[in-house]
Amino acid sequence: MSDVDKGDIIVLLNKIGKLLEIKGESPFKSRAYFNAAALLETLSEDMGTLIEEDRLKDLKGIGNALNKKITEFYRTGRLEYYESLKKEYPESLLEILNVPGVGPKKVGTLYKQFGIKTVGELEYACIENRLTELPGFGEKTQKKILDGIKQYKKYQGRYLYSDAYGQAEMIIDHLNTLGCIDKLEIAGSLRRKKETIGDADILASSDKPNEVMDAFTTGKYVSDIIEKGDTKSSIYTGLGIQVDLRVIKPEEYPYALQHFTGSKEHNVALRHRVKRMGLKMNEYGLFKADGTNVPVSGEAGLYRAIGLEYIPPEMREDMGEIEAAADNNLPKLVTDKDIRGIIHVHTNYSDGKCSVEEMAYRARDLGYSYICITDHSQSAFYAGGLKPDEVLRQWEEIDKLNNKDFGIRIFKGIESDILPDGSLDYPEEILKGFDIVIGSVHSNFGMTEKDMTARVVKAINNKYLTILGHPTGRLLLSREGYSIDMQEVMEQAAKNKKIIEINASPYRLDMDWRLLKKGKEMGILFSICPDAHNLEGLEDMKYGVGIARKGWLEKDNLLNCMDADSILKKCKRE
DNA sequence: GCCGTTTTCGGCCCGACTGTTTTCAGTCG
Repeated sequence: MSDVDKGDIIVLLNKIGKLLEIKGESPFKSRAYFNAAALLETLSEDMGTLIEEDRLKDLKGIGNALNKKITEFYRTGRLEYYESLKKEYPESLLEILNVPGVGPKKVGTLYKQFGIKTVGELEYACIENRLTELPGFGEKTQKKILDGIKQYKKYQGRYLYSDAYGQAEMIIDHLNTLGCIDKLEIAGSLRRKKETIGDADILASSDKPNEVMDAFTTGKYVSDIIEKGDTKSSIYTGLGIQVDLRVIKPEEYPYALQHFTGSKEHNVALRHRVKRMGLKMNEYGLFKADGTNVPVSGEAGLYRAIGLEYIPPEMREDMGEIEAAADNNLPKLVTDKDIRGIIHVHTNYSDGKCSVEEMAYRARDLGYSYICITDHSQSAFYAGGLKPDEVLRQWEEIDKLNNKDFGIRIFKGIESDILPDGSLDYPEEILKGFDIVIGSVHSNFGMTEKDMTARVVKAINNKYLTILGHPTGRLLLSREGYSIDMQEVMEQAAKNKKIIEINASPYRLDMDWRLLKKGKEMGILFSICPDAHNLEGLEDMKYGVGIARKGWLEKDNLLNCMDADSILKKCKRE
C-alpha cells in the first residue's frame, strides 16, 4: 500500500494534462486528463474503495487507459508513464505556465529551441534579448513575458477576496459617474465569492463602449494598461490586481453576466446540457438551431429557459448544482440577514484592540442580538491569554453589562488552545463556567497528520468543547494548514454533536467551503465566526456568509442563525 | 484519451485580443 490519496491523483492528472499540452499532443487527449481530475474532485466516495472494487472505470470520463494509470499510481505511489513523460518534458516547465501571457505552446517552443526549463532561465533569456530570434516571437512578446514574470514573482498572481473586492468596488464607483452605462456589475470569481482571486471581472452594458473603455483605462487606480479593445480591456491596479472590464450591448446583458460569472467548469457543463437540448449558448445569447435567439428576462430567466432553477453565483462550481437545479432541489442559501449573533470576538483582555463594552455596542449597532466574547486562553502567552483570575474578572464585567440591559446579550466564552496532547487549557471548574468554548490549535503545527488528527479528535470528545475553531489553521496565500484528516474530524464532530467554525476572517476562511456540503450531509452544525480583534473585524461576517453559501448551507445548518436562548440550550453540557 | 437518441470512428464548448502575420496561432477566460 502506498499513501496516495485523491488529492495526489488529481494533482498528477493535471500535471500530465499540462505536460501533454506542452508536448503538443492532441488537445482532446490532455483535456481527458483535466476532465478526469475535475471529476475526481467532485467525488465524495473513498478512492481506495473505488479502486479495490474496480468501479473506477464506471465513472463517465475514465476509460481503460486512465483506469489503469490511476490504479498503478494509487497502488505503487508511482506512474511509469509520468516518469517517462517527465524525462522528455521536465516538471519544472509547469511553473512557467503560471507566468501571465505564457501558455503551453510557448513553453514547448522555448524548451525545444532554447532548453528553457525554469522561470529564471526564461527571465534571463528575455533580458539577453534572445526571444526575438524565434519565429512567432517579437519585441512585444518578449516585453510582455518579462512583465508577466515581474507580476508573477511579486504576487504569485493571487489575491485575497477582500482585497480584490475593494479594488473592484473602487472602479465601479468611478464608472458609475459616467452617464452612458446601463448596467454595471462585478462578475467572475469575485461574484462567486471565491476565497482567493486571480483577477477581477467587471461587466457593463452600454451603447457607447468607447467612452466606457476610455474612462476605465484612465482612472486613478490604473498602474498599467494590459490591453484595450471595444468589448474587453484589462488593467493592473495600484495593488497589482488585474481587472478585466467587458462592455456589451444592453440586450446581451443576462447572457453575458451568466457567461462571465463562470465558473468555467459550470459553464462547460451548462453548455453540454444546452447542446443536448439542441440549442447553442454563448455570451451573446441562447440560440436555436436556426440561429434565432431565445429571449430571456434576466439571468434567472436564462436559467429558466434551459429548464433550471436559478443557481446563485456562489454555487456555480460544477459541484452538483446543475443536477440539483434540474430537480428543483437547490438549497435555500443562508443570507446575511439570517445571522442573529456573533461568536468568536477578542477584546483588550487578550490581543484585541477594544473593550468588551465597545465590541458589544458595535455588534448591537450592526443589528445583532448577542455576542460571545472569546479571548485567548492562558497558554497563548504570545496573545496575552487569560489566567484564571482574569477570566473571573471578565465574567464579572460581562455580568455587570448584561444587568444594564443595553440591547444585546453578552455570552461568556473562550478560545481555548487545544494543547499538543489534545486537552483544553483550563481546569474543569473554569471550563464549566463558559457558555461557549471554542477549541483551536495555535501551536505545534508540525505534527504528523495522524498525531494532529488524534489531538483534535481528543478535544472534540471533551465535553466542554462547543466549537472547533479554524479547523486547519491555514492563512490564505501565506501558510498551508496543518495536516489533518478532515474526514475523521467531521465524523467525530457529527458523532459528538460538536459545532465546526467557519472562520470569517478574509485571511482564513477556514473551514474550506469544498467540505461544507459533505459536512451538512453528515448533519454537522456550523458557526460563522468573525474572529474579530477590533470593531472593523465584526464586519468580516459577510465573508463567512459567502463561504457558507458556497458550501450550500442553509440557516438551519448554522448555530448563529438561532436566537440567544436556543443557542444556550444547544450549547448546554449534560 | 473518452464516448455513443449523430457515431465503435470521428467528433470533443465558445469567442476576444494581441502580436506577428499577410490569414492565423497563442493565450485567456
